Amino acid sequence: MVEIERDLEKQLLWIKHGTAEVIPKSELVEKLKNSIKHNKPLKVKLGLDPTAPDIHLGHTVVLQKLRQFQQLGHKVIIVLGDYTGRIGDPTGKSSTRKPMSEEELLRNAHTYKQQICKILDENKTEFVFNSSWLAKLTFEEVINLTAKCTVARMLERDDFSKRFKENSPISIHEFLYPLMQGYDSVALEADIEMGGTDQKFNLLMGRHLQKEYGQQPQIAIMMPILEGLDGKQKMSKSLGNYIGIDEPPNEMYGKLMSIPDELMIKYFELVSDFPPEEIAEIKRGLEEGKLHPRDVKMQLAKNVTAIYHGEEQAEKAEEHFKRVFQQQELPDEIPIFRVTPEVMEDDKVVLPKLLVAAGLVSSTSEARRRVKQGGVKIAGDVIIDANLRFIPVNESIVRVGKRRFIKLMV
RNA sequence: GGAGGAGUGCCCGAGUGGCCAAAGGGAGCAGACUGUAAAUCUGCCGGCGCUUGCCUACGUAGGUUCGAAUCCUACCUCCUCCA
Repeated sequence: MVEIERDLEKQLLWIKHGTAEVIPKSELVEKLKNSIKHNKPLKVKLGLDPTAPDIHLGHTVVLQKLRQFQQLGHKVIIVLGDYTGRIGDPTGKSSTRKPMSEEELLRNAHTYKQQICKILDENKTEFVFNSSWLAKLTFEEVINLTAKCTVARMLERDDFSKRFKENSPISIHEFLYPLMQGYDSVALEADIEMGGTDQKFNLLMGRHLQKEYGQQPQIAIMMPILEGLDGKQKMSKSLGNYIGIDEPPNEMYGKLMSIPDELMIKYFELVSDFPPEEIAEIKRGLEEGKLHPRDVKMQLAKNVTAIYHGEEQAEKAEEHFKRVFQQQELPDEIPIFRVTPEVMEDDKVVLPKLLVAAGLVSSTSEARRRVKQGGVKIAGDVIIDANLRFIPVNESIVRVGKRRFIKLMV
């Protein structure tokens, strides 16, 4: 049984919190009023590209907001863009992608579902493929669709206009992407579409098309874009600056500790589950110098890690971090490497070979470099000789840099 | 159909006959410092051997040359303009 939160003001407060933009606010109020009046949940849509089923913290910003919608009694629909995925959201580099196999698609969808349900309530979330309506469109219907938007309008989109001015290529099929995404909203009769601020154009296209098809236009709700570990570019898998929600606790905690200090508050706001008042307090504390940035960041790291791995694991990750990085001691669990004949010569282990074989470095050249830089230790001693041959001692620890260890077994 | 332009290392981007494994930036890695895997500074940053050496690499395939990322030919891919 659906239970919509009856208090309009409360709903508004929750919904608006943390958003970058809501377009238009007035219609949101109307929709909410209606929904309360008829006890009818709003359909909140989010589109995802099914090619990379690896959810990272950047995605969770929007997902958290969706969870709030669920808690308010609304309905969340996740659109897996198997069809839009063939185009890829235009960036200027993509060309048409090969359609994914059924099998691959289902596998990705499954992974997605699993990951998304770490945040959303599985029972209240509907998953759909947009091929289920897009694939059925006849060419005539596609023509009709394209007739509903002018080129001038399309060129308003940031990256299109930029590319157009720069004389860089824009393929016709790229124009189809916003139209397809917008048509998803038509097909679903979405009330609200969520996205990052970079989705503004696409979300507004949804509104436009819904009007064209005689529907109530959806509300576009945009969340801020979360910067990745480098602190500059948006978090994305292809840039390698992401924190995946499936990553092991130690990894997650450590990565969170490596975000630039300036980004901490934003992370608190967008990916932690600290309440707004507390975040405000932390912010003040930092500004006044009462709080130590490191301690604050540790709080953040622990909190976020706990969301995905539970308190206990988060606690452990923190212990691990303190021990390994603050006290420069050894972690409690070190992968074991069994000494094999291929890393040996004359009964001695050849260091570069060992490092490569154990996966601590990617080539012998790199192994030599690390040694020259003083980054390699055996049993706590810095190694100077890049070609070191040594008789392996059972359980001795080989370390490269701060983060990579193995325990030797003879 | 015609004219012109582009293709460089993980990414961006300089380089138009030797001093180029290729400037600079970003990312990454190591070290120092610290308050953390922040910031800052220094170094490294194709592979193999390691003191000078070899191999692979500047869209692809050939060619000119003592010597080519750089010149020529063909091809591929892409872009712009004109029609």
